[in-house]
Amino acid sequence: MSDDLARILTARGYRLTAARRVILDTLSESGEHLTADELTEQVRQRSTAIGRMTVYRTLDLLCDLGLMRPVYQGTGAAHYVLMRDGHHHHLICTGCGRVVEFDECALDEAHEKIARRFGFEVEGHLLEFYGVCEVCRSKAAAN
Amino acid sequence: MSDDLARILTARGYRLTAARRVILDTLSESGEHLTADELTEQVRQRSTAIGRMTVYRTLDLLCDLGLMRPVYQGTGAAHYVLMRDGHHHHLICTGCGRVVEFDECALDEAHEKIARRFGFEVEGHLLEFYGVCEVCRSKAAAN
DNA sequence: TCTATAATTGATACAAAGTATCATTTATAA
DNA sequence: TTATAAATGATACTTTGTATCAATTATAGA
Repeated sequence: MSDDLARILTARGYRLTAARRVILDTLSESGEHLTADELTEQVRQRSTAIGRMTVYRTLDLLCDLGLMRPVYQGTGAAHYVLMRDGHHHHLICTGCGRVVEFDECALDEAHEKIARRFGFEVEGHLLEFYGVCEVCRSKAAAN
Repeated sequence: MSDDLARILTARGYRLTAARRVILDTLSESGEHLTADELTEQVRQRSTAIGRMTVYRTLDLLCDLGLMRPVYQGTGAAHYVLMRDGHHHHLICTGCGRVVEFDECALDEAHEKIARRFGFEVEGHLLEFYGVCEVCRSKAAAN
């Protein structure tokens, strides 16, 4: 998984440094939706000497390359999600904040239409559904 | 436009204060995608004495009510978008950062499917396409 | 393999964004 | 008109993100 990311980096002329390797590994192994500082913490459990700046910069780079994307999840900090194959989809419970990812999406024709209409070359997308999960709904009903 | 928002606030038991009125007006009249501090600045051109905290709190409230949503747009600050009818769709140029909004979307069946599958009661969604706009593409081609 | 070079790093310091608190003010219901 | 709880805004603070720069390191080419 992280090998894929690594390969893209080198293919695009970026260097595969020790720090980046650790960061990519951590990203692909840990659950997603981490903030930059949460990721820094996890990265440091593997390799103490990696600086916060490097994590921030690596995330920026991955975003520039379209491989990740920052999203909001309530708090002030950006949470980063992987854009596998260029897209990412999730459900967010507006009650408890739980995030559920899902894969399938039916946006291929929309892709095309939008691309043609606005002259964009579309590379990916993020789709977020907001709603109330089962648990939160039954809690609300109980009140 | 801002009347709609105001009506929802009062209907849900929130008070329609002078500060909120100004903030709602500013939000609906100005272009969207403002950060909290940008909005504060604009609000203060209409009514000097409104505090930054009030703007932050009002945005939080509107997000809680599902009327707005913070999104990222490159910089560190959250940009807030209105969720008209519960959804919002835009294209972001990864070259120049330009944002184009569009209305139509074909997610009604997806809505249903997801709702059933995960037990969510879906209330809205955000759809972001990423790509390269015409201008940036021709620039890239020229190099 | 070794070396030159430019990319990358991490420490530091800083700026910007967001949050907590609390006395004061104000919209609303009765 | 008044009592009351909601909302405000000033202040101080924490967290998140950015700029800078000397030191380090991955890579291409000898």
